[in-house]
Formats: sequence, C-alpha cells, structure tokens
Amino acid sequence: MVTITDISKACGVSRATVSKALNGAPDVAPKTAERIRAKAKALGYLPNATARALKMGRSYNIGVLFSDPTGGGISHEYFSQILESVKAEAERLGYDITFISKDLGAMSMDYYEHAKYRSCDGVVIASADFADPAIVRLATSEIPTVTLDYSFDSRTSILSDNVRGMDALVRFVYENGHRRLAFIHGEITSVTQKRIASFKKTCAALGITVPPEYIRPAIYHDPRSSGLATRALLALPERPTCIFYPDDLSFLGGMSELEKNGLSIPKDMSVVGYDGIPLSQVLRPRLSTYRQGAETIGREAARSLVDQIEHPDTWLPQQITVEGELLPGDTVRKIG
Amino acid sequence: MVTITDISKACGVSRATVSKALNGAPDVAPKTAERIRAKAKALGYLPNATARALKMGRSYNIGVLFSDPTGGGISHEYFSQILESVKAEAERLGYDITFISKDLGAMSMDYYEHAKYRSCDGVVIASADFADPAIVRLATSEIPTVTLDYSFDSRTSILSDNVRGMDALVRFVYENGHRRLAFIHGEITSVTQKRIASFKKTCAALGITVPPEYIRPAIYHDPRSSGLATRALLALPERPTCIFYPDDLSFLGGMSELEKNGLSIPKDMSVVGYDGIPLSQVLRPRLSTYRQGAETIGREAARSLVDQIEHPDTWLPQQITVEGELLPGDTVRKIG
DNA sequence: TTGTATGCGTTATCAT
DNA sequence: ATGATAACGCATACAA
Repeated sequence: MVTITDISKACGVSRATVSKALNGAPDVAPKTAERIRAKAKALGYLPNATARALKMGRSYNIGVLFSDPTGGGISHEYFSQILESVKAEAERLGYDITFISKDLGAMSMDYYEHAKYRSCDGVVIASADFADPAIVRLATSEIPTVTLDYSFDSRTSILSDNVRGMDALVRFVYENGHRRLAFIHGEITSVTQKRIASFKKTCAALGITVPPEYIRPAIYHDPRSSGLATRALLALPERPTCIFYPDDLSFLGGMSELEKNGLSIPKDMSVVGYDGIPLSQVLRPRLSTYRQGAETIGREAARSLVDQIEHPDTWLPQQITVEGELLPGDTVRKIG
Repeated sequence: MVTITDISKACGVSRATVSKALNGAPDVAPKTAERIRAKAKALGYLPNATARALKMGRSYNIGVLFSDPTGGGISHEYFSQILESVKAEAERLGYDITFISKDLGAMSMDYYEHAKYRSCDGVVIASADFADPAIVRLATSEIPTVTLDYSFDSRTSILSDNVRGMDALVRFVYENGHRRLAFIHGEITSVTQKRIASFKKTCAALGITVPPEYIRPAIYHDPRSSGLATRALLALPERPTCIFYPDDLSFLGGMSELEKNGLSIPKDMSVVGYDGIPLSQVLRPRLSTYRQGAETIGREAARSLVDQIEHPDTWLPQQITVEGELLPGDTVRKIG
C-alpha cells in the first residue's frame, strides 16, 4: 500500500506538505503541489478512508437500516428502489453506505451501538418497527438520522403522502361510479392509520357509507393474507364493487382468489393497489394504483441527512412530504 | 465517546491491559480482567472499528458489487434475495457490508480503488459486466474476491447450475408432449451462452429440431423486449407450442402480448420462465419455471469469501455450483 | 512556503 | 501479570 509517506520520500518533501497538496490547501506552492500530485498518481496512491476517518472524526459513511418487521426487508421492490436511490445520492455526495443491523458476529449490539462501532456519520432509518426500543434509542441519539414514513420529535423525516394518495384513489374510484368500497389494510402502523383515516374521511366527504365489515385486516406484502380477506369480502351478503389492497403485491393474492370465484377484473370486480411498483404496470390489466415516489424519497433522505451532517449549525429538523402519482390503470371499471 | 483510555483511568490500569482484557488475552489476571470488563460495560464502552481496522489491517468489512449492466441493479428480486443472504451470512460471521461503486463524490475511482479506499477485506462481485476492465482489475487483484455466475482463473466463484436448470426445463416441457420449443434469451453473457447451449443440447438429445427463427434475443428483466420477441414468434407461419422466457419478469411482457392476441395460457400457448422468484408462484396460473437457489448462492458467497480472508494459507480457489429446483407451475399444458 | 510535532483509538512488542 | 512505547495513515496547529 502506497502511503503519504512514500510520496513524501519520493518527492523529498514532508508528509505534511504532501497531505496539503493532495487536499488542495492554499499554502503550498503551485509547482510543488503539481509535482506531488503527479507523483501520487504515478505511484498509484489511494487515500485511506480508515485513517482519515480516525483523524477527522468523519467517516463519510452513512448507515442504512432496513429491518423490515414484516419480513422480507430489502427484497420488496418498493424498499429496494428506495435503497437504490439512497445509495446513488449518497455516493454522488461522497458517502458510502453500510447496513446497520443487530448482533454482528459474536458481539451483540443494538442499532445505535452498531452505528457507533462503524463511526457512521448518520443513519437513514427505513422500514423499521418504530416502537422497537432499539430503534427509538438510535433515532433519539446524537447521531444524525432521517426516518422514512415516521416522525420522531425534532428529527428529520421523509414522508410519503399517504393521506393524499388514499384520497386520490378513493376519488378516482368514486368518479368511476363506485359506491361500495372495501379496504384491506396492512398491519397497524402510523402509515396504515393514515391510510385508513384518509380512506374513511374521503368516503365521508363524498357521502359514501362504509360498513365496518368492508374494512379488513391483512399483512403488507403477503398475498396470502389479502387473499383470505378477499374471500371474506366475497362471502358478504352485499359485496363491494371495488376492493382496495394494502399494496400492489398483496393484490396478487386477491387476484387469484377472485379468479377462483370466476370473477374477472375489472368486469366483475374492480380493484386498486398501492405503491405503483414497476410490476403493477406490467400486469394485464394494468393495476390501478398510487405510485409512491420511492426514488424521490430515497434521494431526499440521503440529501437531507448529508445536509444535517455537513451543516449541523444551520440545520433544522423538517418533515419532507413526497408526493406520488395516481396510476389509472385498467382495473377500475366505469359503472352506474 | 468512551475509549479504552477512559477505562484504563477508571480502573487504574494501563491501556494495554484494558485492551488485553477486552480481547480475552490469556496473560491478564482473571480478577483484573473481570473488573475491567465490568467497568467497560458500566461506562458503555464500544470498540471503534475504524481504529481497530487501521491498527490491525483488517476492517471486518466486505464489499458487494452490484453494477447491473442491464439497469436495475438491486431492485430485481433475484439479486435482492442474493444481497439479503450475503448480508445475513456476512453479519453472522462478524462482517459488515459496503457497496462498491465507481466514482465516489468528487473523486473518480474504479471498483478496485474504491475497495482499497474502504479497506475492504474482500469483495463479492455479483451482477456485473465481467468484460469491464474495471471489474477484471478488481477480480484479478490481491483483494480476495468471489464472483457470482462467472469464473475468473484461480478465483472462487459461485455458479447457478444453468446447464442443469435449462436441461430440466426442456425435459419437463418435452414430457408434456411439446415438440416445438422457442427460446427467448437475454443479452449474450456467459450465463446466457450456457443456457442456450444447454437448451440446444437437450433438444438434440431428445430428437427435437429447433429452427433458427425459434431462438430470439431479448433483454433480461425487460418485459417489453420479451413482448416484442413474443410477437415475432406469433407471426411465424408455424408457431411454437411453448415459449421459454429469459426470466420470470420478462415473461410478463410475453403474457400481455399473448393476451393481446387472444391466446390464453396454457390453453393456447405454454410458457416457462427462469429464476423462480416469489412473484412467479403468486401469479395465476402459477408460472412453470426453474428456481435458482438465490439464498444459497448468497450464503455460500459470503461464507467462502470469509474463509478465504481468514485462512489465506489453507485456502484454494473453487467453483461452487448451487443447484436449483424445477417449479412445475401451471403454464405448461399437457398436449399430444 | 515548508516542516515539525502531535494525536485520533487501538493493538502488539517487549520490558519490567 | 502488567505497563511503557511504538505504530497504523492521515490531517492540522504551530513553528520555522
């Protein structure tokens, strides 16, 4: 490994001068600086992030926390899109990303300890159980953090506009003549609560009455549970004309249940999803859904985290809401 | 931040003794060791991975390289599954993982330089363009590496059994009475070449003649290009009875094209995919496909890389082939 | 403009 | 059994 010392010897200057030259400090003669840089390149010098981090107290490394309580973690398209864009933006800003988890090898540690252990300059907390004390500890620590879809006091968060999204979906369905809307929702989280509330509120505003049995619990990203909920809805004396699914993937569970009952979409039953993952638009018929701005969410998360890291003085916590977009698709039939 | 020095002061011993005690060195009195460990815990001491890495020349950090030339990178279910299992196994072994990319912030570097910059103990190279000189540089460097689905000389690689997988699919289709098989393949890579060769070889072994126009190029994970290829196949004077798709996701492009032509699956056309991602088994009809052992592939990659890192003396390069499994599904109709 | 000295937190060597 | 000291590679305050 070629170090700053090697260059200093090769150039006949001190290590300090080399360091300055390499970092573009003003107090070094242009000619010397150039000579040093040329030599560094010739020798194949590479800065050592580890040594630099130790010295500067800055690792240029940010942690990402994807502890999906619902299981799959990264492997859901929505989250992997977010990860991808966090990664891209972080790298653009000069930061690497490291996964934060519990229990590294033999040592047992919580999220906060892991982040400290790796000297992360900050952490993006996505897809976590925000009631978990370990998450709370990290999110309320001195480490800069940005949370996704959940707000801690005096902390920055990036929020997908669940209220507006659900509102848009309900209105879209309403405009197509539907009046009997059923909603299958995921596990109760703050996101779920927002969606349920927005669903009910918009229905009320439109004069739609939603019978309690039209609201069914299921599990996010689990087609099976949504299939069961669908079955329950079909067993009702008065069936809904449109079913809202917790997410696009869960819709697939409903889809197979509907087909099993000989119902075709959207002729016999209209459906809408949520997320707007690429898959939803590749299906036929195209799923009517609401696309969350995963890419924007990830980008903003990285951006505001780095901003917080690099300008702690002028930084203020904020809730950034990222708007999505209604994807009309073809699974809502015009009726009435 | 509480350091080893803080503990040494609090215990009235030297930093050296503290370090030894914390690392379970034999040459420290059991009682002192216990006292020190208790104090460390009481003070909330956390080791500093950065300082440790600088001193020991081992970062306990492995890089993962996901530069999907076909675009999406991590966001394809197959790769995100691999990432997930690499991560899980690495963490189990005490290693964190960092993404390796090109061009971090202002500094332009290639993959090798990035890995050195972060002092990665090793790198898992997945989903990359193995013809890229930057990849070659990394894979043939002194850094321990493991490649997925591609072999470099004297290097360890984890290979999905593409030959066996394609063979199994062809035989399955054959047994269901099909004799006119068309194959839409992805971009030409070593994996693709293996699949095409295995397809042709098995067909030949079964006495099936495959007309050249039954072999169509498309792009992996791109439903649109597979849709176009499907259209071309349907336009032939003599249509195939079964179409092989490059992967499960690409099949969706073919599916919509088939429906557009009023063909139902598998009544009017049989199809098979490749990968066996969860999505494929949630669709109705269930896709007939070959499940690659993504989880095993990731686990073996992490395991053999760490083995190479920790036992460089006894280590030997090896090609590990991971078997998959035929998922019969319901998209191949029994004919004849 | 350049160089000297120091320390970031840790581990390892070698005395004691 | 314990401690003093050096070193990993780098950046910086300060002296020259």
